Amino acid sequence: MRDPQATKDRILIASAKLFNTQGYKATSISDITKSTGLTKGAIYRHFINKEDLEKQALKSLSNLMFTSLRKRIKEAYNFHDKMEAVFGFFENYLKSPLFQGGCPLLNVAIEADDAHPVLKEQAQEMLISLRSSLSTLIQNGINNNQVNEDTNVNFYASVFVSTLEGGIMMSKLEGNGTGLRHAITHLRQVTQFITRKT
Amino acid sequence: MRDPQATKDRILIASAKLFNTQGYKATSISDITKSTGLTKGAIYRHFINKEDLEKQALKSLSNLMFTSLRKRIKEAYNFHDKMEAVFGFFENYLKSPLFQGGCPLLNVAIEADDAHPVLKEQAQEMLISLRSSLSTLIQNGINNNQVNEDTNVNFYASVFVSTLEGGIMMSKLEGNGTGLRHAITHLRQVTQFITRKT
DNA sequence: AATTGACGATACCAATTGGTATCTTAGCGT
DNA sequence: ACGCTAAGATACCAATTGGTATCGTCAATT
Repeated sequence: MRDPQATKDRILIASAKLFNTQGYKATSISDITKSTGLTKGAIYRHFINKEDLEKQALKSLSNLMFTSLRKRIKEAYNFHDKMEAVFGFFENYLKSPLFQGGCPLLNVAIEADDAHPVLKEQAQEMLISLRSSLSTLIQNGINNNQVNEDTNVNFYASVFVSTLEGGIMMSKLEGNGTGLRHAITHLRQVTQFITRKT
Repeated sequence: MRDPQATKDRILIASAKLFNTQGYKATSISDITKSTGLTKGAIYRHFINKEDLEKQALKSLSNLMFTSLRKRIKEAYNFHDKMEAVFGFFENYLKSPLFQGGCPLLNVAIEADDAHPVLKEQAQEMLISLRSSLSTLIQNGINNNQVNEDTNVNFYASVFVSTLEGGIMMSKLEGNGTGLRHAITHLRQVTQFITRKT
């Protein structure tokens, strides 16, 4: 009946959800005990302190995010469809109960401002991952003659990320998909713009 | 020697700064007493509770933000220059000590997720203000034959906001201006795109 | 000059925070 | 069947939280 790995996962999943919705600092250990039904003893057996738990919970959110994103991208077979996969991933953000609380990257980026250097570093890595995914996507598009060869890869990767994240912020705040939908519609036009005409 | 309004302002300025950098929930009353040199008694004389202080501090940040933005816009005399005024305002965000901690709208939008309905409502108002400013700016551009008349005003206003806010997130996280600069460079192209050719 | 009322300091409060020490108990190897 | 180890529950801790009650003091009005 006892399964330490399962309880650790349970703690991670529950706390990740709480951190992503309420915030890291704003979520207390007792919030997590209430959510999991476990006690403090169980939590502090698996994690050395709250920061350690925050770190690992964010890591699991990051894994969840990027495995899902990469899977979607991998399943598409040309630049256009891969971009649509990215857009679909972000659109799904709003309704997906997997990511209650919105984008883990955006959330932690804002909260980890100055006070929390550990989380900030992880957030930076996440941003690099996301932007790199888009960079390679565009670069592959160039290599396969689907994207104009004079396209500034890193520039557009950066633009895609900022527009998407900003769109998520707007949609989360307003409680509707409009902001993000407009952002994606615009990025579709940008995608079209850098697409090589045949 | 005693000036109640001055001390209230002092509390507001100090706490606004702390809220915008550390977060609202993460900033304690004692943080504010340390920062102002005042005591709890002084604070609770001017504000009925912490939420009231948060509310008023955010309001003052909002006022600061929009008076500054509107002033910049007002000082320019055509669509192109007014857009440049907006870009300049956001670029200034990073270095300006006036807004340590980044964009107050972005910060409060992320933090006020679910828990804090009062701040969330204020954040929504701020978002509406910002987007409206851009909408009227574009609409005036149309009216003055400087912007294509078939331009979707609200759509582009939304795109401008999300791209700028996302760019701020990136730049704050990475500690350099690159993300925001790319966002703005892109938005300059978009501005050019919707500009009426003479 | 005395009175008064607001201003701000001091001292306190219960509740909650992250964290630890200790205890019980489940389950594996022998 | 019996220990042994580690998983998790219980009970505690000092420090900090938001908030209040009280106290002194400054300054304007009378």
